Amino acid sequence: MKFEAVTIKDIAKTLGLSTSTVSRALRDSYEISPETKKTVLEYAQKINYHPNPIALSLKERRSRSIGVIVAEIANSFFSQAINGIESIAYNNGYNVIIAQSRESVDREIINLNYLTSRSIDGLIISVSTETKDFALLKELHERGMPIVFFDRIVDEIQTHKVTVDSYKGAYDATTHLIRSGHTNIAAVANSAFLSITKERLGGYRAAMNDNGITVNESLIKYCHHGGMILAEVEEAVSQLLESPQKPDAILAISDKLTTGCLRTLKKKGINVPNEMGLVGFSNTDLTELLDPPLTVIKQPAFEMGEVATTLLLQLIESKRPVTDFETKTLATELIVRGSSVASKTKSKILA
Amino acid sequence: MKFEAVTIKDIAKTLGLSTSTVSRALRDSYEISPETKKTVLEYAQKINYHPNPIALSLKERRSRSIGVIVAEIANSFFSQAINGIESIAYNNGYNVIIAQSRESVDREIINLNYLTSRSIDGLIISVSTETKDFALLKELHERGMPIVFFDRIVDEIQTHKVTVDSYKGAYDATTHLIRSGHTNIAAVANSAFLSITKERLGGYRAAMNDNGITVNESLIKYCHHGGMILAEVEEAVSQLLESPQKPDAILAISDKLTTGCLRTLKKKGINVPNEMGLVGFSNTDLTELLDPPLTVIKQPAFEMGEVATTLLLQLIESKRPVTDFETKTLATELIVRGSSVASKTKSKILA
DNA sequence: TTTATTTACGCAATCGTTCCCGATAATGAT
DNA sequence: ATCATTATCGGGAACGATTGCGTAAATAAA
Repeated sequence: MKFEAVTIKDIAKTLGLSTSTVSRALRDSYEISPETKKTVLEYAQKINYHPNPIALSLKERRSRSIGVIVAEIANSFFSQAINGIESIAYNNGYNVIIAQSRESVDREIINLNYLTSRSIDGLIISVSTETKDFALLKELHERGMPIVFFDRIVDEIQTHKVTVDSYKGAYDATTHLIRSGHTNIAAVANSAFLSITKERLGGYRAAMNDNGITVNESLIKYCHHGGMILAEVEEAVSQLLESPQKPDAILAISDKLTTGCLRTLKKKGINVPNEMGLVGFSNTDLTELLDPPLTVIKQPAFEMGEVATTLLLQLIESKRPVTDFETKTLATELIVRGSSVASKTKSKILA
Repeated sequence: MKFEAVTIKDIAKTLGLSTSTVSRALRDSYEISPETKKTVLEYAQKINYHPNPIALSLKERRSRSIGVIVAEIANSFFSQAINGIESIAYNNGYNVIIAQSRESVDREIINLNYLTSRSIDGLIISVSTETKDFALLKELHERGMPIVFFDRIVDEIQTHKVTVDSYKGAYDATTHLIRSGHTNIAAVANSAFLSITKERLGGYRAAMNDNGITVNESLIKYCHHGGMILAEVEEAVSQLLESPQKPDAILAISDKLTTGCLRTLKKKGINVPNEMGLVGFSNTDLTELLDPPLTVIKQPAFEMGEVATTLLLQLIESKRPVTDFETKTLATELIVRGSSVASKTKSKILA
């Protein structure tokens, strides 16, 4: 069963005109008489004519669709970012093809090949936490594919990038934990080669140092799958709990890791925040309903999506090759709730 | 800046062949000599040739893409369903274009027009909670667009449908609330004309009746925007709390409403479950981490997406018009946690 | 040797649209 | 009345790929 659409030929035939004339009439060309235009327009309206986007794509050699690759859409940060992406894309007549890497390099490569073979005009990507080899992306970029990175950025590729001030976000969160009476603070991060991992751990380290606390490297745990596998987070938390320098607080560095840590701590019967403080990057709108309500560093995900798309469309629609790239850095927001402040110190802190 | 792809012409030119020969060689036609095939295949491989999907779409009059309309992707139920949809679609060489209605009819219509003008081969849709006029969908369907409904179904349109046993889900949940000692149970629902609203309220009513409890219609609240606007849920809960027959439990009928009710109750300082029991349909994986852990009716969202897509591809790829439609009904799962059982009755229930 | 049959390829139409050229007729200028 | 100009429209190629049909050369059958 198929959906038969009306074409410019149908209009031409019934109106006794050529397809060229109809095409021109529809595009309001000056070479067509007002009467003809009127006839064509009215008839087109009547039979509900819409230009075939596929034929246009073939002619114009552009698909008017952009590809988006994120870890997973069932993740508040990414779904909010996608909302931002779609809002800008749709308003500009582009559609969005979303693919999920699920934090796997293999799937990322499959998606990359799939999207490019589907002839997208551009790509917005937050690389998977497993990715350390950017050869394919680099090749695509060199062959002229417009790319904008967001969230997880690739330094080696020169193009527009959208990120948050991860350093400051982590710095502020760590500082908050210290001021809340924690001194032995652990960090649970994504894989070490991810841009945001470096920056966030940088902020964490700086905050520790600025407060005269020596960073204990054994309290920094890396989750190679970004928390997609819960066992990985459980393992990291277990190691922390069994450590001779058992921490009194954890800084979790991404959405999935934050809830993963909370889940694990609750499972193990550890009281948060009294036995273990917890602060994490998260965009879930349920954080305040959690037990305990989570102190989070929230990212302007929707806005990041908007900015990334605006930049991508600039790249796509630019006549000449763009050489002047920008890296937009947006601000994070620290939202203090119960998970970071032990009850005994609460009054003191809130005072 | 654009991404120049290599075409069949490039191969033909450098190899001194015609495009037809190259095309046939690539498709392993019997009329091409083994040597020519080898030459062509090797060269195509070398210069990384990929057939232009847009040209193919134009030729075959199919885009190999399907449209999906849901309320919002930042909703666990829908994002899980989309994962199911994508898994099947991608494996069959289709890509997925996702659009969000945000529970608004207007946006739904815009998306519908957008997707059809982008020449999708088929549509998977869960209608918005506001939608009561199905004229556009009906027209599309009559014009031959393959459509599969999931979750929120349209009875008046004859096609494949995928849903859960909402009646039983609500029946079981209500029964559970009654067995947990609640007698005055309210329901917070989507708009009344939605299929799932009818079924779920049907299950709720039946469970009440079967337990000898008369349903108090004033304790059934409808949220026209499906909880997209929190104020709407707050209003509903407020009315319930101020009601002369103030309920001792609430059954929330969809994801957004469930968390909306919890949010409102906590905001008002109502203890859940001791002052007010709460059970709701929800697919969030954070429900067990909430305060209190939520008792939920969980839907097999991923599987629903898979089934819906399988059915849609059948419709799309069927040679002759399909007249034999199925409605697949999957089972829900009741997961009992703390929000439904008051502490005083807990020991009795769990015994 | 002549005719019939394969083998292996090219030509051209097609999908829906745009756009460069022409071409015709009507108008204006001389 | 003749030529130049404008207004209005049609023909046909192009975008990239597929495919029915035609055809040359090579082989097999007579």
